Amino acid sequence: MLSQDTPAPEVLSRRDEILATAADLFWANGYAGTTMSQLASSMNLRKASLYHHIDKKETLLYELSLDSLQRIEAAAEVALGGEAEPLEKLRLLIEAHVVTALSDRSKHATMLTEMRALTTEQREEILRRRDAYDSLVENTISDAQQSGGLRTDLSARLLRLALLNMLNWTIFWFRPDGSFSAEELARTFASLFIDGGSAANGAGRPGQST
Amino acid sequence: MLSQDTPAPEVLSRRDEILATAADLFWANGYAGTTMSQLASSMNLRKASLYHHIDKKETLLYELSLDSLQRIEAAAEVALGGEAEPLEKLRLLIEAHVVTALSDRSKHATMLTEMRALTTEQREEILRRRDAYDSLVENTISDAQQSGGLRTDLSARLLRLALLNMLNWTIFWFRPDGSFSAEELARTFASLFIDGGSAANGAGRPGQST
DNA sequence: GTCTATAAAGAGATAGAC
DNA sequence: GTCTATCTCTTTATAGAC
Repeated sequence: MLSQDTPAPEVLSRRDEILATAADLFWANGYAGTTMSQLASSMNLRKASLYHHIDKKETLLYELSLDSLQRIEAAAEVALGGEAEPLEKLRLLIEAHVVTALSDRSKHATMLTEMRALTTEQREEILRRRDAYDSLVENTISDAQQSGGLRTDLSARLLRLALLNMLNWTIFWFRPDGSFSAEELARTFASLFIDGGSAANGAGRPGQST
Repeated sequence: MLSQDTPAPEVLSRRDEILATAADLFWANGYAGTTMSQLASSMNLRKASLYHHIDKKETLLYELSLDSLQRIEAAAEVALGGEAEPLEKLRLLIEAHVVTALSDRSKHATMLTEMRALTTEQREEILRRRDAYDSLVENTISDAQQSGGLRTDLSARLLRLALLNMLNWTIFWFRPDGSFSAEELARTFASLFIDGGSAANGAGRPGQST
């Protein structure tokens, strides 16, 4: 029930196809390092044809960033919508975050790392939504602290930063055909963030069901 | 003894000044998003003057990447050179990594994120050294597992990936004048990686001396 | 909706004076 | 070691035919 796979490719509009291809190129070569010619050629088009679908290169970056934010916001809403205990909610949120981000890798990574290339207005809108998402994570952590599930000697803010650090850098090395599945990584990160790496915290480590 | 501050700025050669300025611009705007004109103007030069010091733009990226790798390799050597227990060595390595990376932020971040812009030969050399560094971290983790300090239900490789995830993403939000010092973050990450975030692993959490 | 052709600007890099 | 001037190539984007 965590799996948010990409929508069936057949349903993609031409514009969505362009956004997806742009995301792949931007993530591989950087926004400024990708040319409209490369994008056109990746879609078997001439570059002038792209301008029938979008007005400027910047628009591509802005819209694919919005796409990825909307996807992860929706996934977080589902994860937090249930009846679970605070610490279990955090676990569900971590898993939703990792699985969603990695199933939408190029867009998500580009959104996270290429904000500098947006116009001021675009960047402000993206930042506003990113901040809202960060607050969601931080509040979930805060709830888990108040319920006695998480340590309170570190602020919710610092715990949120450390957690998202661990989750987000995965985009730099994750490969869908690699040694670890997104679900496996999600469970590992949740366990490490909560239980830590020490052998003292549970020896053989029977695990938490999942 | 962990502090590896930047060398006194007065000692920088013109070439090193250019590398440092290039690193700041590359990290702010991306490698492809930075022009030689911008770099020249940041140094109060005309762009032709830069070519007296370097042959090509690519060289800047390669050399600043090497600089940052050499710095962090040296810091790791110092951290691991002592007599400490395996788990304590890991703690020292984590602190050296974070403090060194954050004191050399633009170069380190550019090295980590702009490898794609290097030529094949340059990229292979940088990758070789990054892999060697990763092995150093992984072996330190492995030693701590064998000494009974770290859990063994996760592979040393997976633990290394999760740890470096948590440490490396810090470059995206760290501000030298922000709420947290590099040393504070280093200690926090070490504690979180080893002890975890759970309130169950030590309640009030007296802390581990540092 | 895609094409050919082209405009206008800016890129990396070099020549040669001082 | 820095400058002015310039070459050559590529960039984003538009015009207008099909």
